[in-house]
Amino acid sequence: MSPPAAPSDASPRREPAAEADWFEVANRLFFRLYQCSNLLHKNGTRHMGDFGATTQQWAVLGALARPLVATKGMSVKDLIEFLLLSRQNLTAVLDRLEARAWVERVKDPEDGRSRLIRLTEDGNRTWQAMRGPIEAFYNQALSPLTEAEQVVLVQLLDRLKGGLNVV
Amino acid sequence: MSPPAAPSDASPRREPAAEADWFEVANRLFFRLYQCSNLLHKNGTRHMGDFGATTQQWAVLGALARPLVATKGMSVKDLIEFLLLSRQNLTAVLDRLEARAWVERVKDPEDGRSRLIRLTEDGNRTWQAMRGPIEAFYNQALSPLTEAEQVVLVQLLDRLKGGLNVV
DNA sequence: AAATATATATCAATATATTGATATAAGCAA
DNA sequence: TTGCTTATATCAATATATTGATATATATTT
Repeated sequence: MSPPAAPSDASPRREPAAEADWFEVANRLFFRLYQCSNLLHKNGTRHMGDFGATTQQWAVLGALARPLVATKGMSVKDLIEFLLLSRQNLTAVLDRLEARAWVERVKDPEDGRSRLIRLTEDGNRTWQAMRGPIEAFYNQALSPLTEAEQVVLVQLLDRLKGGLNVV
Repeated sequence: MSPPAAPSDASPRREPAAEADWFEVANRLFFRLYQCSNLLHKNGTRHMGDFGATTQQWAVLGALARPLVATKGMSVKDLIEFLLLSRQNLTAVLDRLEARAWVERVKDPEDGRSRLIRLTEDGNRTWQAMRGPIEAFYNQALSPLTEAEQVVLVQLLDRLKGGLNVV
């Protein structure tokens, strides 16, 4: 009666034994993601010790420092979609970054409702200085993976993000 | 003067161009991890809506529900090493779980200093009831990946965890 | 027995994170 | 112009998350 399941069906049919095996794999996958996330924030923030910056602040600065963004800035709306966190949360992070004079909020000349978040000169200097510790952190964290494996991991995380991002 | 770099050296030598390429890959990898983590907590907690449980509470219940743990329980120390979060944070999560009567703290008969955290009957019933929504969440999130790719992703995350977990 | 180490807990400060409700200003459309 | 939508901000409640300092009880070692 029901149509055959497509390969990307959200609930594929499996034999009971295969279902149990699959669940073990899925459960382990998300638990590893949970553990990696805990370690990323804990040890990433530790590596930023000299700057007193957190991984979230690092993520915002990194988003704003991208070549196509640095001069124009980014709206709060776009930052939310890029970083995937709530507006109220991002506002608080931006408040702290603004208090340290690393970012500034300027009116968008093309839309009076919108405000563009931009790196200040000081923020850009700080971001450049952070690159060294960030690279050291990346090198240490990725040391168990070959460069080819790193590329595969990026691709798989990309697809996982797509599956997680269903609203 | 310096010894040749081993393959797993934390700071491998690279040509400048390769270094820049590698940094782009590494940067994207950790940003995808950051995004997946944000989505895991946001949408995972949403899927637990009927229970009012968060992903952290889900992680604790899942750790305590494992076959070899369910009868004996787990010490706070072991839970910390398993979940990779701070003692003060875990204490607060356990307080909330205990207030809902999903877990209990019992004295360890083998070590008077230690207290074993155990699922209550109610906690176990809740965990079993959560399995359905969790499986639905896993199915949706993993729908862009084949089962073979899921296995590869687990292995790569495992290794990444090892690199991140250097103290 | 005394000193040391371990296991847990607690208190405080700070920074994320979510949802929900409300407010304000500006763009746009009927 | 009136009304609808969009973009941002703010306030509140709750739950994570970290570090650091302190306290208590038990175990182990000297």
